Amino acid sequence: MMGRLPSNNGENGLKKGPWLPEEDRILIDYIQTHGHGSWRALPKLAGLNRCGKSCRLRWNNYLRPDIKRGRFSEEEEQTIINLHAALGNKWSAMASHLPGRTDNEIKNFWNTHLKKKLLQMGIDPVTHLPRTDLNVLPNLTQLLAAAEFSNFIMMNFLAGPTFPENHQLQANSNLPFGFAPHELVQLQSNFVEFNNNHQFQSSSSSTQPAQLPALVPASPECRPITVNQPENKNINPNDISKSNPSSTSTTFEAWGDLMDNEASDSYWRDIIE
DNA sequence: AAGAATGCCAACCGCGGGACA
DNA sequence: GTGTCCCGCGGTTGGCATTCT
Repeated sequence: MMGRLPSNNGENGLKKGPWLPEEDRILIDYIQTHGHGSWRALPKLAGLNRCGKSCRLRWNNYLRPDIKRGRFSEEEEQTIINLHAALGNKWSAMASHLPGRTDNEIKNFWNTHLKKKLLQMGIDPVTHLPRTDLNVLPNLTQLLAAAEFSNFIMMNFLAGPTFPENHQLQANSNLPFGFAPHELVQLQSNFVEFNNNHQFQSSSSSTQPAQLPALVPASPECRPITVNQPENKNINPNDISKSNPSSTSTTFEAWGDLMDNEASDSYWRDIIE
């Protein structure tokens, strides 16, 4: 699986496109002996017909000895989702919290897997909130299935924290949308987080029926507040599930309250800072 | 079996920001 | 204050692999 133009040379006669094993070897040898020093000067010193930028990219994304290749674990997957909720598209910042993973790798994984997965689960990958744009449900069958699924989640959520065990989720059970059991558990947890933050459930001592959250537009231009804007870096994604219910009555006000909450989890606070 | 569509990901491009003269 | 150099980041591209029809 190769990248770009196989034989397209740059305007300075510098080579572009996929790296040859021989070029890799030269770059590795040079950096192991001398360190990379100035990337701009490196190609000349190492005897490579590449620009410094290309060398840096190749080293950082592929040749570095500490790079962990292969599939992302479920734990890594979840970490990426949490980090994305907190940081947005700050791939390099995310990479610094995932040892052995590069920003490019995380970015690709997000764009090719996680984004779709969240969309499929009815979660907006930008806001990390439940989606409301029904354009994603092109037919009535899907709409009904979504409603049914939403109901399924809600009923099980209201059934309490023993939901997974009570329902004996198994790989071969008939689960809505074909979700794997762990995905349903994750979805339930997302609902719990969202609920805790927006008070659309009945309180623990109450028997009142649950209230649905205020709808949040999926398109960024319609959003007054998003969790991944740089100016909103004080949001702690774990706080969403930890914060006490506030007295706010709308989603936007609830977000406003979130902005004011002191980060309580040091790990996420570190990340956000 | 073959062509079309889609998925995947390495690598490139352009921009912004820090350091320095 | 301004210009230049360099680095790093995020977005995008494009070709091979895989799946679908």
